Amino acid sequence: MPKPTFERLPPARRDRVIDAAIAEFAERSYAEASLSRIARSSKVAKGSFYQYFEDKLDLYRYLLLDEVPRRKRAFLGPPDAGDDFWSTFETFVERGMAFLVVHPGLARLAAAAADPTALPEVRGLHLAICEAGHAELRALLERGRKAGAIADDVDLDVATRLVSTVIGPGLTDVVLQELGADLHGVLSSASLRRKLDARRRRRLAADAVSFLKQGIGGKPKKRKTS
Amino acid sequence: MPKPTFERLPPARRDRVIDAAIAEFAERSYAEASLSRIARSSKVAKGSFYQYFEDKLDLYRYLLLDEVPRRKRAFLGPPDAGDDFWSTFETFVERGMAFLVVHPGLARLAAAAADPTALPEVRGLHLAICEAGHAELRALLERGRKAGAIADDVDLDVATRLVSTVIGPGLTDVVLQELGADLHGVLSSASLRRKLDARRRRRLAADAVSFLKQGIGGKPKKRKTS
Amino acid sequence: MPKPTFERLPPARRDRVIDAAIAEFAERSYAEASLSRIARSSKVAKGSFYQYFEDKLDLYRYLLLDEVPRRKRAFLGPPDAGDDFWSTFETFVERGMAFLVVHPGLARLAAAAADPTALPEVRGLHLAICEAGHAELRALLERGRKAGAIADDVDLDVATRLVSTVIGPGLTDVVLQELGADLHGVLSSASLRRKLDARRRRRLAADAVSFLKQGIGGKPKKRKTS
Amino acid sequence: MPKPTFERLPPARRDRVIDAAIAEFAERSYAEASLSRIARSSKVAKGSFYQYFEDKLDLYRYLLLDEVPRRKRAFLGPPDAGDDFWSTFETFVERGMAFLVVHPGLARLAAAAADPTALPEVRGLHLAICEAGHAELRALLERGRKAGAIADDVDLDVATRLVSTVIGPGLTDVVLQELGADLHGVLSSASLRRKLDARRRRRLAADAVSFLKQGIGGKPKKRKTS
DNA sequence: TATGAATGAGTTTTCATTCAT
DNA sequence: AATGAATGAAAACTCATTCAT
Repeated sequence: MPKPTFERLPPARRDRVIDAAIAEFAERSYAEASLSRIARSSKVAKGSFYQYFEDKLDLYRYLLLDEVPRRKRAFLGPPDAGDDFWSTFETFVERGMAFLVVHPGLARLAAAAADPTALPEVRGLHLAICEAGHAELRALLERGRKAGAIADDVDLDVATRLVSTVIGPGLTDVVLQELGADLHGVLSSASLRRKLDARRRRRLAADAVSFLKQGIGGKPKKRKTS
Repeated sequence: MPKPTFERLPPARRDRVIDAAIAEFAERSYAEASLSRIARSSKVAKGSFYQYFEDKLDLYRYLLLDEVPRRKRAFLGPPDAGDDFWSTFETFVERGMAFLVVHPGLARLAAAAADPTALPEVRGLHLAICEAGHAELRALLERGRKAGAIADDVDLDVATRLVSTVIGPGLTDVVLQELGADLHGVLSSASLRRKLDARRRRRLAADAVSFLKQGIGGKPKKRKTS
Repeated sequence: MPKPTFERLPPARRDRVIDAAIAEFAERSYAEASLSRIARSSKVAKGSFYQYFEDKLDLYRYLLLDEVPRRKRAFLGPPDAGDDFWSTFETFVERGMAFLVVHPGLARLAAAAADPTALPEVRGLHLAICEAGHAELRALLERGRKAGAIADDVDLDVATRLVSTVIGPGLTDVVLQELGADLHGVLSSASLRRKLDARRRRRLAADAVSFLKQGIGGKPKKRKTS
Repeated sequence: MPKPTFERLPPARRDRVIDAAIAEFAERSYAEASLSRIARSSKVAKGSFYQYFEDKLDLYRYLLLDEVPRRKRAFLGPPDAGDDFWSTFETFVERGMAFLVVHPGLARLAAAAADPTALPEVRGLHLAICEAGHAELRALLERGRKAGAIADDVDLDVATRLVSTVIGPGLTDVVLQELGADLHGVLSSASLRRKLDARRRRRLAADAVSFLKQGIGGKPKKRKTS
């Protein structure tokens, strides 16, 4: 993890470094990202990075395991502990979307964890992150199951992974498609933030929750009775 | 796209090139993949690649837009046109998983299209592929809607994307988790093919379809009555 | 060892590379020597070196194990097989000095093998070379022993090493001292070659052989008798 | 040479710096040695070095010209002034070996002076040291000559240099070979010190002295008589 | 048409030295 | 006087692409 030097850095400089690094790693895969470019864009000497971090991987690890989760937690605030599972869940989903809109770079960085063609060292990092995410979601679903909000015959292991992709890559996909946007560049502009405003996000979250809760199957009973 | 020289190539040579390229791009992201390595493993002079393709991107584009779809179509055969939508769909999903097991390299290559941190040129390619996949799935769902298998109040645009991630990355995730495997290396071994045999695949496909059809919501009615 | 590409190189280019490399490694220790500098001075692109050699160590190994011995053998010609051990040995020593004068760069490179502060990988190379040199010298001394030219009570293992340093670093030291020169730079100039001409070399070789043969001890017998 | 600041340093701090520097320069050539590493291991700020010494070379020069000789003198004590030259000399040689065993770091540092591929600035230093060593040895040999212990027809200039390499690198070589050791690391361990104990050292010194005194030549007399 | 050597811009990383605190 | 962060030049090495044969 970062060397002590990094912790002692004046916040302004520290932020310049981190922001530049996030921007770079958000835009390019680990292997493609370039420390030289980060140095250039953050106006910090190349050598300085090695006063702060062991090496490129150390910086990446720091972002993925420390900085991104910290910022995400800061953004999300304490988890909503409402008594109705599905509405709690809906809020959870909506907050995720909000994070995507406000911090597209961080979201992109986190999403990179799904890349199946990463270098082995990096792949290990990614898997660890995914597992952590799944564990959190699984705990949530277990509470849902206890509250009777989730059917008894559902395999929670399978469900966790499917739900995870629905509210992660799936919803992101829906959003980007709606905005006609790419996660890259454009999305960060303020104008787009307006498009995916709170109202729209709530609507989408409701759709997603409905999708997860009832599925998309029609009602054959009615047809049969008719 | 490929230069005429490539089309005129003796099939044996052509295949050597393509197979090596698929293996390389399956294992490493576009930027990390190395033409030198492909040349070495296919025993084709590096210079020759530039007689066949414009450049690295041209080769990648050819694989993604032509070769992979062709091989996938060849594997899947003509679409099953059964009269029951959900069982047709289940077969569709099972075939997808079978493809993953038999051709992990191709599957990995196709999955790379989801990587949000690719180079811009590559990103364009990926988006095009995703759109094509979505269009196909949407057509399928529309047939389902007409057959009354999909509820009327479901937004098909949203559903297409969510269903797509469920049966794509979602199911892959479940499978890999079950196999305790990484998309890399291990999966290609024959022993693992046995683990995810037809019976297991049908079971998982059924689970996924049930997830999509009915969701995971509990039955509050019963509770109310109790 | 060198890649096939290197063997196939036009001799002119090959020589430019080798000569520049010898010059660089003669002047600086392995760690200080710079491929960039060799590339610059040989007017060969940096990348080309990696078409010829695996890496820096591979080049160094090639020089030390192949090129230097080859050139030394070419210079020395077939070993003199005279019937008198000490005169054979004297010729052997004189030829060594001649090599030093004519190819100071190569001699310097070979001498570097004695550096005790080298990197571990390099150190292994050096030790191997030293052992080879010692083995050769030991064989020579064994012949001397059989011919009765070497006293029976001398430990050949110890003697080999002491003789080796005498005719190696020792004589070199004498020569340089006489010339008031450094192995670096100056020595390669033609004017200096004249100073250490054949006559002078024979004289020094004779001195060294006498040193080894009889030692420097005075004649106490005479004293005792007086 | 060191700045006044260094002289005024509390001895404890001074020693920490010197010891760390000796350890570093003993292990790596001048160019490979790293001030950063010395700073780290001596727990002295990097910047402080520049309050004590002009630069890296200044520190190295100080070690080589001041510290190492001082410590060597301290170890060796006053020169043995026995009346028999060769036994005095034997003691001298034995003490040298003892120094090697007890202070391998210092010995290594001193030995580095023989490296012919050092940087020019450093090379100058080395030559100066060698000259000093030679002068000392020459004075010793001159006393031997006066005492009749050294043959009259021996050229003392040549002899000094040859004797110097025999009792320096030559003996070191024999010792290391016997111990199966490298000057690096292993030699410093206490177990090895036991191997080259006083008895063994005296034996080796006697061998070396015999080598120098009588040479290795056989007895032609016998042949003549036969 | 096939080849494979040549290229050089780019990468990560190290280190002596400076300088503000 | 002591600190340790900042710097940038230089290192080894990679790779897509070009081009002469």
